[in-house]
Amino acid sequence: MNWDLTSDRPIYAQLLDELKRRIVSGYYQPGEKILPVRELAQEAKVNPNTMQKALTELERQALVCTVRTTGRYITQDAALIEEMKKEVAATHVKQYYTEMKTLGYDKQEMIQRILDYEEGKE
Amino acid sequence: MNWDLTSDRPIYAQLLDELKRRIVSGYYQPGEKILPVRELAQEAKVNPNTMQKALTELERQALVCTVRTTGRYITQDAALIEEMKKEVAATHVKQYYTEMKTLGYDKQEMIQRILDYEEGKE
DNA sequence: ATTATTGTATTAATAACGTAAGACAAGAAA
DNA sequence: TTTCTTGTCTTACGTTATTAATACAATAAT
Repeated sequence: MNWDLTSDRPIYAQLLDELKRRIVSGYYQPGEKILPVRELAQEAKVNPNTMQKALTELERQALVCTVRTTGRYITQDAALIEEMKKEVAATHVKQYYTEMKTLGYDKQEMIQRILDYEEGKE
Repeated sequence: MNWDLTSDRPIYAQLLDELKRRIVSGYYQPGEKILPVRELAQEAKVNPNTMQKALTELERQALVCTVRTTGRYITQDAALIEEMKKEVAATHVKQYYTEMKTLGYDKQEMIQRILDYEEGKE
């Protein structure tokens, strides 16, 4: 699994997004123990403090919980995960729709573009 | 027309995107003279230097050209604008497709979401 | 009891971003 | 010619993001 920190947004924000993506996509399972901060940081090639910042925010959103000295675990609240997944998806839909609309495309064209899209072919 | 600088990306990058959006969407017409840097900056409520940075990059991409002491103009190269528009659209399509695919949705669901989407209703 | 592991906090240094204020250059306008 | 407008450049300052290097706290493992 790749971290891909290539956007011009703050790194901790990108880490947060990637972590959330892994949770709502099911790559991390509910209740699963995740790697220690230091190892996650090493994996993503960032400073532990930066990874920590992302994890702190993720915990604030209740998507992970921390057991002091034992480690961190993905929440077992499947409903919360599902809710978050819908929220993330809705964000992408809105963004796609809005941007394309601004460019002057209608729904039919937005859909056609997706039908025509082929992975890897760029 | 609104500038909406609310993302966590660098401001000059958001300005660049908005300017490009205005060009490829036709809000700015080919050959049209645009406002002086200082006024654009005032309009967007940013420092002139920041707006300047965005415009410099926009010029590097040949989407505007500068006539010293006279002002800046949108390029008259309609083909270039069209090309850029396609590029921007393609970026959005790819992003939407990739993110949704990661979440586990297939094309049919990606499309359904768009059909179900209603502007303003959030 | 001691050691190792894990999360957390602190301090410092650096770089990028953004703002502020103003100076400069060159052509347009009067 | 003089003044105004426009783009460009410079210097300074403050904030935030990021890294770096440690130190501390708590508990699991030995």
